[in-house]
Amino acid sequence: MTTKTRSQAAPEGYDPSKFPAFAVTVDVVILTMSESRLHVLLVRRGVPPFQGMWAIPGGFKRPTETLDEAAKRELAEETGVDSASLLAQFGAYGDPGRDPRMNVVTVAYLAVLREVAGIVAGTDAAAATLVPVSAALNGAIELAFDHARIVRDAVERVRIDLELTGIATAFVGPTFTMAELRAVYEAVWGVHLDGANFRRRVGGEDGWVIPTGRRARPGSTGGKPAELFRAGRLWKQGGPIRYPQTTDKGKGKR
Amino acid sequence: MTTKTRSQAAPEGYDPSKFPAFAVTVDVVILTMSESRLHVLLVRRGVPPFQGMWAIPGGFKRPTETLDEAAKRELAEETGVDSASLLAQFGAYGDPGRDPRMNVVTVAYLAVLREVAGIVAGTDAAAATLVPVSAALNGAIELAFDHARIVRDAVERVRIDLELTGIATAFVGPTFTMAELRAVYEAVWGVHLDGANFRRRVGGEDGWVIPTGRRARPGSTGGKPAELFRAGRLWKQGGPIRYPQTTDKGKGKR
DNA sequence: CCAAAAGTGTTATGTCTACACCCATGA
DNA sequence: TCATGGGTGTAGACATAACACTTTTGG
Repeated sequence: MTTKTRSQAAPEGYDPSKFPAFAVTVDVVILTMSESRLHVLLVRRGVPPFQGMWAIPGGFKRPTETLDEAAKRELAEETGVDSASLLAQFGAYGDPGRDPRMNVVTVAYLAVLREVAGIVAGTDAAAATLVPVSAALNGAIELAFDHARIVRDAVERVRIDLELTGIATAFVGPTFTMAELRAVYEAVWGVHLDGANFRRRVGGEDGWVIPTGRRARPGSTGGKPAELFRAGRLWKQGGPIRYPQTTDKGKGKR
Repeated sequence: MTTKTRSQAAPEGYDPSKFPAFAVTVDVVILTMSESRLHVLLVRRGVPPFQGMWAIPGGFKRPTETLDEAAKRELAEETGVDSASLLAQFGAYGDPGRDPRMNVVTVAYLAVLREVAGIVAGTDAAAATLVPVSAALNGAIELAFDHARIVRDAVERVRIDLELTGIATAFVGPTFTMAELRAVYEAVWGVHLDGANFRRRVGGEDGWVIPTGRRARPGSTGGKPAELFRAGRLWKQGGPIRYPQTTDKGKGKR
């Protein structure tokens, strides 16, 4: 209304060197399964502000790299992992004052890892740890900056993507059993899924997962050896597993 | 691997004033229905670079405002509309060289408007126009910067959100007929939906839409007057309308 | 042999699709 | 009264959830 015809271009007489300067950082929420629970990797801050507090790893974007490249670089620097099972941008955060030092806009990425062993070892052991997301979300562990919100948004994204994409296979190994895959859904959603029906859905002829012909060896408590599968066609929308509805009979369609 | 224990914090001896400086802009993809087709609002650039080309509206983020506030401000400046039916962030773009002048990271927003009349009038008429998204996507209209990709991503986002959220009601007026709402799905998805089944799904007792008791008057060609509804409970995931599957009988579950 | 875990079968119930049919209006 | 679009009914096909049952292992 006030200054029309602005567009992205500058008004007449504009000097390109006069724009509000921001630092742009790329922060990565690194999630993995551990002990049947969803965990997030945190690093301890060694310098002010928020010195000594836990934070998600991240760093400044370089002018010569893309955002995706910056995320990949940060992930490698923090975990020693060259490539995550999944690395996807999910939001940007730019509230004034979110960093007391300067104007910072952060582009947030979600990384999903399957190998938990040796991840933390890739960094200074005292400076990195894997904590259950529940601890980070309920305030048991206080996070620096607005990282609590960023982690919350990342987990919410995972919850949604479990139903819509093949993201679940990013949490398990290159080959996996039905029980392992099902455990991802059950841990993130906090529900119980019927094993028989789960198998039928993802194991249908459509190829959501592909049998390898091999079998896992049973645990020490016995039991039939489970079939091993590998990830099949990655669905991009409308996967086979749906979040369970209110199973309160009759009413309540969805 | 190389510089461990970096975290978002700087290494020892870091000077907060020494970070790569970026300009941060907020660009808005403004979508609306017009003549039963999805349209996007474009502005003509008055200055280099890309002078004379069409672009999506946007501008620099100010250090004192949030990203959401910046998007709202840009929308108001370009359209004169105080508040869109929907305004949501959907991505960040920071490839090197995407702006030849300087290092720019753009946070992209999707805006959905229902009132098409007077929108373009709110700006300099010669500098703003409403074009079918098909024209912007197939290259018939060449866009400045990487705006073609941004528009493509925005439209893809709408396609997905139609199935998952109540975004469809953002395209229609405060009250609307079933046919109007259905037309949004049909235009964006490029499919035909059965009117009877559509009505049953969104009109169920669950209250996706709420009858107002009033009726629209029929067009000049006659026909039974349609009921008028208003938006009910906004579903955030798993709405009543699903993208039609391959209806080729039997096989092909999803 | 028994317990445990994987995998298969079965069935009542719910949901969806397609299409026939009725309703209210303009000309 | 006819054409046009809105709105309702319904039957067969399909999908789902729950759980009983079989298989294969360790101890």
